[in-house]
Parts: sequence; structure tokens; C-alpha cells
Amino acid sequence: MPNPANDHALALLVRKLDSIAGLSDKERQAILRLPATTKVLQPKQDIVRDGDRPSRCCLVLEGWACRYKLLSEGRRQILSFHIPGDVPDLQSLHIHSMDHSLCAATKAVVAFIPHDALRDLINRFPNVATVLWRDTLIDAAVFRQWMTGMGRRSAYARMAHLFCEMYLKLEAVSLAGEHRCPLPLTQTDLADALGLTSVHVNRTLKELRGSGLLTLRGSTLVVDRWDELVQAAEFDPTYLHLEQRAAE
Amino acid sequence: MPNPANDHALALLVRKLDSIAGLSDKERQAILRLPATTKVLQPKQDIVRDGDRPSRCCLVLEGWACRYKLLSEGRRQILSFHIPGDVPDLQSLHIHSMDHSLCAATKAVVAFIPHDALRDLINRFPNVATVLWRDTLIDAAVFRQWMTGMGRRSAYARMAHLFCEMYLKLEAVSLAGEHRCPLPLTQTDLADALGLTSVHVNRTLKELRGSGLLTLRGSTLVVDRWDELVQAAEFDPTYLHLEQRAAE
DNA sequence: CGATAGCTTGAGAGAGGTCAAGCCAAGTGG
DNA sequence: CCACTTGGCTTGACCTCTCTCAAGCTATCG
Repeated sequence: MPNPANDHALALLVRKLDSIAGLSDKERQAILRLPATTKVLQPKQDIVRDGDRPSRCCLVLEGWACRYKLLSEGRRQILSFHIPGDVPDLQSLHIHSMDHSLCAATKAVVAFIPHDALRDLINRFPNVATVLWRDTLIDAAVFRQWMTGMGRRSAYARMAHLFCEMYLKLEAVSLAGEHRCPLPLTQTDLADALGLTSVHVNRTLKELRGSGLLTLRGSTLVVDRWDELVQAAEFDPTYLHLEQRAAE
Repeated sequence: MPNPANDHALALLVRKLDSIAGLSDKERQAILRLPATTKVLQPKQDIVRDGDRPSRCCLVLEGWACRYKLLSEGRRQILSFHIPGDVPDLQSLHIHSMDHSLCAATKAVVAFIPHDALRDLINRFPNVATVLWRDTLIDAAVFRQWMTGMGRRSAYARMAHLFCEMYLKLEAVSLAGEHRCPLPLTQTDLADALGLTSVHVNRTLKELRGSGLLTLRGSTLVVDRWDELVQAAEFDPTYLHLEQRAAE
């Protein structure tokens, strides 16, 4: 049964998928009719864990989530950040056991959608399957970009790259603008995402501030010199495929 | 029109997809009837380049291929290695412009399958779409593992991890066994895959040899102590989802 | 039999890590 | 309302893993 809260949640999903590839009215309505239960999460609270075999997907409604892997001696690698509209564990639809964990990076609200319902949706609307597939492929494109950063970019460039990426992703869902966006992450989070230590993140951040490229106060990032930040990062936004719909 | 050479090529694809999720007879036959043209490639020869908008996918038949990104000053990051049976650019079906390049890592033979034919196949057999989707998801799982290595593993562990991974992937298609497999890569290739310099790869390799874990002569890797290699790498093979069919 | 690609090794340098301490703001409880 | 705790930020001193530069070696090939 649809209810107001879910309508809101699923409208966010419709909007995201529509931006990825375009939906028909029937598809839109079918998505809005998906069953969903919402939940409020505290920072660091796990949503699914490495090894789990989930039977539902998670749609981020408010706040940020992140995927991560743990290694021995407390080492952690963050694999991705997710913002409202994202379905970070979409892959669980076809890969049954989790090879990493997913948690709330901040206080967050998420909606859970049963796999059954999604499979049914996909069967009835092959085009929706294509859109979701495409979403997972863009996810992979971001992984490739992060890999390239960790392997071949300096800490400075890598951090600049992450900021460019998050800014554009947020802007695409109207959560950023005028070179200003939320960045509700601790320096430890940044470190685990960039493959650095928090101490070095602190120093690199200082350097970025020092060269006048950006300001980071509280949980707000202000990019003071976008072009220079892009240049320092060797950032090319095509991999995000944000304007795909218009380009088709 | 099917011909003997293509039958061979597509049989390899059938086998790979079948191992991923299981196919019906009709699906098998439809795949075998796909049009394909084969081509012999020299080492380092590009198959598709960053920025291209390909209209066909590439199936590796013999030899190895690799995907990579180039940065300024000749920096290169290898994103993945591909062996016979793999379709390294499957994502091009839904992401129209390449965000990285694909080339032959060794002398290789590949088959090209037009996107049109694949789309038609997918429309007629939704289950095949699921299998292909699943294949791209496993691809992404490998990216996550590589990211984790670059961010949080030492050069030694990272290299050990790569060897474990390649051994199991080759074994799954009967190209390895008895702790012995081909590894037709230069130290520079390894360096670009691991985010290291070739000098350091050389020294790390020496260390791995020195601790008696493996032998690498010519283009053949012999794992002398599998368990210790796995341990050094903190390697857990579940992310490869190799035995999925049996597990379902 | 040069030429070329790949492998090996040494010496020195640098990016980023480790350890440790101090600081600040936001709770929390008495 | 003020100690006290806690999580996160900042900085210094020192260390080390990996890089850079450079040279020599080896095998393959036209």
C-alpha cells in the first residue's frame, strides 16, 4: 500500500533513474508503487555487513552512506559514498552474498525495498532493468576512477578529485550549487576513502586550503577556485555520465 | 551465418556464462548463433580507446587483455586483466562512451560481437540479460578488491593477492592447475596494475621468491606455498563468485 | 651482431606513515 | 552549571616504504 512517506521516498528513486536514462509514465508509476519501509540510522550504523545475504535493497533518502571493507588490524577501505537517491547495494539483487559492508556515514534515513518486488518490476519492465543495470555500471566507473587515483595520483590530487566528484554528484540532485556543498565526513572517513592516514589527510587539507582552492568548515565544502581544483585533480567528469539523458 | 571458427569462439562464451549462472538449451543455442568476427592482435595493440563509442563488444579467445587509464606524464593505471572467455567491454552496451582503454596484454585473439546482436539476444532472453548483468557486477567486485589493495595493503600483500586472484580465475576456465599458471605480464604491467614502479615490483617479487612462496620464470607462475600466499595476501576468494552456480 | 625490451641492483630522496601530545567543541551527569 | 569525558582536529619529530635516477645485465630478433 502506498503511503505519503513512501511516495516521497520512491519519488526520489524515480527522479534518479529518470536522470540516468529516462522512464515512461507506466514505469514511473510502477516504481512509485513499490513497497518500501523507511528507517532512521545513526552515524556508523551498519545497514548490511560483509558476508550477509540480504533480501532487500537500500535506497538512501537523507544523509550519506558508505560502503567499506575491513582488513586485519583495523584497516578500513571505504569504497564509495552514497547520497540521497542512490541504491548502494543494488548489486545484491544478482550477487547474493555481500563482499563488503554498507553503513550510514552520517545520521541518515533510508528506505528498504524487497528484492522480490524489484525482480517483479524488472520482469514487467525490461527497460527498468536496463536503467538499473546502467546504474551499477556507472558505480563501477567510479570504482575505476578511485582505483586510478589510489594507484597513480598524489594525495593532494586524489583529494581534489574526490571533492570534484562529490560536488558534481550532489549538484546533480540539487544538493549543491554555487560551488558549495555539504561534506559531512570526518578526516578519518576521508583517510579511509583515499587510502591515507587521518594525519596526512589533515596536512593535505591544509595544503589545499593554503593554495586557496577551497574552504572546508564545519561540514561544508566551498570550492573557491573550481578550475584550479579540476586541474590539480586532472578531473574529467565524463565518467559520472551525469548528463547522459540529454546526450542520448 | 555460423562457421567453425565462430562456433569455437561462442562456445567459450556459453561456457563462461553458464558457469556464472546457468543457461537453458535455447539460450545456449541463441548465443552460439550470434554473429562474431575474430581478429588477431599484437601485444599492446588497442582494442578500444578512452573516449570511443564502440558499437560492438570484444570477447577474448586467446591470450590476455587489459583495461587501463592514462594520466599525464605517461602514468598508466591498469584496471583489470582479462583471460579467454571474458568480455572486458561489456559495459559499453549501456555506457556509450568509454572512460578507459582496452588493449591486448599479450599476442591475443578476440572476437567482436555487434551490440545490436547482443541487444536482440537480451530482449529475447531476459535471463541472458541477468547473467550478463551479473558478470558486470562480478567485474565491479574485483575493482573493489583492487581498490582495497591499493589503499590498504602493502606492495607485498597486494602482489600476492593479484597472483591468488589470477590463479583462481585461470583455474576456473581450465587454464591453470596444480598451483601452476601462465602469467604473461612484464614487470611494468604488474607495476601499472598494482600502483607501483617496475623497480619496486622487481624487488617485491624477489622478496616473494625469497620467502619461498612462489617461482616466476619465463611467463609461468608456480605457487609453491598456496596457503602462505593466501595468508600473506589476506585473500578470500568469495568475491570472485566462481562457484556460484553450484551454490545456488 | 647490433638493437631493443625486459630484468636486476645500488644509492639517494621523498611522500606518506607512526607515535605522541595538545587543543577544542559537544555532550553528559552530578 | 560546572567538572569530566569523548570524538575529532592539529601539529611536531621521526621513520620507512616506495620512488627516482642510473647503470649494467640478459635474452631475443631482424
